[in-house]
Amino acid sequence: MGKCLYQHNLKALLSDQYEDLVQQGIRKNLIPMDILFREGEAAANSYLVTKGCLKLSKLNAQGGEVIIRYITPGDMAAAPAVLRNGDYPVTAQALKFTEVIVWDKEGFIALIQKNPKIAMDLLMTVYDRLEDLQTRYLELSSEQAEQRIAKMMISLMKHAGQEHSSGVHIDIPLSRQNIADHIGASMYTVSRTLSTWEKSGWLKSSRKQITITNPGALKALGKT
Amino acid sequence: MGKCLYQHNLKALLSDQYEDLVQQGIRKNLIPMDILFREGEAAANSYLVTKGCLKLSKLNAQGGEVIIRYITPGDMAAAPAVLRNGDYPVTAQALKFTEVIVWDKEGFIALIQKNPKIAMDLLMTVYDRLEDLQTRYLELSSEQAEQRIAKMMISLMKHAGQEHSSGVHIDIPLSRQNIADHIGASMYTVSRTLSTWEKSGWLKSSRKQITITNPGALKALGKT
DNA sequence: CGCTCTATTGATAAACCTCAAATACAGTGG
DNA sequence: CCACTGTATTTGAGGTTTATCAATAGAGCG
Repeated sequence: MGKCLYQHNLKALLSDQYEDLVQQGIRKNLIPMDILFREGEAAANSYLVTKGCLKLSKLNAQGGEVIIRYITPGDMAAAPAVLRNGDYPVTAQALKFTEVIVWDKEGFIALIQKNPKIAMDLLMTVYDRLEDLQTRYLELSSEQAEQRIAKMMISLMKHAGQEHSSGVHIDIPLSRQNIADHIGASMYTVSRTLSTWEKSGWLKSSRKQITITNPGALKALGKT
Repeated sequence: MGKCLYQHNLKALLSDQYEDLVQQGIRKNLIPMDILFREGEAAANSYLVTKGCLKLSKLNAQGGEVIIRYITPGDMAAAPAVLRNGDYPVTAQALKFTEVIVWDKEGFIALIQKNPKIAMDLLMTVYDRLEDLQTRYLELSSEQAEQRIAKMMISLMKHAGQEHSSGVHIDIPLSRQNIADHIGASMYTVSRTLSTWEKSGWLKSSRKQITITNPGALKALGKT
């Protein structure tokens, strides 16, 4: 499918030249809850996540968090903001032990000049995110909370799912509040929904842990 | 402000080389309601709007329209989808008499190879849209309908406002349904809200026509 | 074991959608 | 110029989803 062509190229490129990149960039380790950069700060560095998970979020006028995206290994963060000399539009926080590669502005521009193809790959990565967000905007405006939660679970299975004999475990520590903040619902609605699903035997969950035992049921819900 | 640097460059570039571009691309005129391309079709052409207005929308599962964005003169449509060899992610429809410049895939790639800077400018344009949509996603998930309508009106004033002695006229023929589909509300809620504002003397509206007479009041509402 | 953070669950309220019906308006053809 | 027709808008009534509030229970940690 053409859809993932360029994104995969970007990931492959970054992966092939891993040694080079590490020499040009700097490895950095984060512990859970560490904040990598904050919304509104001048964008100084570009990041590539190699292990763990980042949460990209904005604050609304009431001080509540809205989670724009979760960043898993192979994804970049902040690159276009750096290229444009702008501010970070979101806050990036580690949800678990996370490793990133850091380039400062000069290093990242040098990297692109050395590999001009990266500019096009980056364009396609940003475009992927735009398309994804367009779809989620549609869902937020026309589907109800249960469907949006189901779709989020399915997406998480793809990006952070670990096959297990008991089901697919979501390898990101997500609270009910984290889920709510991502799909535009309240923590209470999320809690009630997951409780119902658990009673139906579709998933198992404990504090910040989710294992999906009946993916088909959730996919069917998402298509409703 | 750094924020608009690249977008403006793209517009300027396209404008400076207008004659060149017209020779490479083809001028095309649309009448109101004409559909330029449809969601799901293979992306064949890139467009630059030079006059009029396009509505970019997706269909939800119930067949309802969700309007992702309005495209006004100087903005592009479909470029990244063409570069990636993908499908159009949205449907583009003219809301008034509209002129676009068309490049087929080969022509557009040739254009970029002749002016490599365009790739970076395009990246920044796509990034602008991503940031805009991130902000609207936040608003949709945490603000109520009245505030979202107010913010849409303010945004329209900037992009399609015509100063007039009686106020700022929105130079796009928007139905209540069009407004509702953009901000994720029902036509009825939009109608009630505009009626209230009209009674307060903040705007005047007739069928598909809006003139804002008290921008300050709407801006204050948006900041609530 | 107590402290803190997270999750659950019930009761209530608010925002908003849906449905229905009336009204206003633009364009058309006689 | 006017009636006619189809579309757009308005407004009320009622229902639904979901947020909010409050109270409780549970999990992890020192």
